[in-house]
Amino acid sequence: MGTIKEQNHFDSLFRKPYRSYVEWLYERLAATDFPEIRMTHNAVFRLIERKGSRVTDLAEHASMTKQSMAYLVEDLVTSGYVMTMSDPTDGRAKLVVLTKKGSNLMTAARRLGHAYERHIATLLGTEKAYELRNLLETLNDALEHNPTP
Amino acid sequence: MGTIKEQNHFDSLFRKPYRSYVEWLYERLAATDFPEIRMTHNAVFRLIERKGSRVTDLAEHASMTKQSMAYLVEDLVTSGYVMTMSDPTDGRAKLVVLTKKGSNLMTAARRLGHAYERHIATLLGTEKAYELRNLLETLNDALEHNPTP
DNA sequence: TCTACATAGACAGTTAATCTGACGAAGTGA
DNA sequence: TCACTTCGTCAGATTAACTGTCTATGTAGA
Repeated sequence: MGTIKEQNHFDSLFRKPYRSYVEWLYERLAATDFPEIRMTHNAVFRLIERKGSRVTDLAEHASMTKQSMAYLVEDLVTSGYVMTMSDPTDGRAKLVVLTKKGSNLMTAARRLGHAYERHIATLLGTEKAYELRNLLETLNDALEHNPTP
Repeated sequence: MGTIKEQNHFDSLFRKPYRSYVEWLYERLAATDFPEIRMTHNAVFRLIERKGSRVTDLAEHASMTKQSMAYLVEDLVTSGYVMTMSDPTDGRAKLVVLTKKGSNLMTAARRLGHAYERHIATLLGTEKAYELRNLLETLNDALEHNPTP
């Protein structure tokens, strides 16, 4: 099922595997050691830099307001996945950095990602799974560098 | 960018094209003749049957509560995309059916879907675009019939 | 054919995840 | 140093979901 009914259109083709993966992932994370993590938190984990990131930058890259991002970050501070420190190079800014617990989450998520990829390889065969990955990489790259029609 | 940072993992691979398409589509629909349509309405259009659908069935297939689905349907009734009629075969039930305006939307969305697919073919080449579609169809089919790990 | 249970949808209230607008504190460039 | 910009916060609104409860209707078994 995809975006506005039309059997097997590009929308449905992309929607399904994306949903399937994401739902599986968060179910697993919750079942393991990270019950507080919700899908929206992903906007932070997806974008946070190793050296720390500013709320404003995270918001910009996630295409959301800094208020919304600040709310997500605060939530993660409360549950102990990230902490904030003032940016030594700019008195107005705060840096959001991962805690140990946050790193553990990232590691777990990475492992689950690998597991899912192996699952796909099982379903399609190694050869085709590899092809699929390649095509998607090429597509994403092209989408990034070309304007939509 | 993907789900929990990890460059080029399956999550990011699926997330990007899905987001890219969906955002483009709704921007286009709004810019054309359907300004009231929001992404959430998709749950209705994606699932509604030609002969009409019950709220309960729509809710079930969309994995949401019937209250939430009823709210979406009501919204679309107000803006004139669907109408409800009582189900002749069950006095408790209502059938949600598309209006002319709703059909027009579906047609427009289908056209935009084709346009996007052509765009992808331009970016990847016809050959690779075809391959990609095939692999995704195979994958979706496999995901539907196999349990996640 | 009554009675017990199940189902369809509605009503009321709540929570989560956004948004907009206004603001103070801090940096920056002429 | 003064005008402008940028970083993050506060307050409030909106959207999209949720849970719980209720009525009307349908259905199957004693």
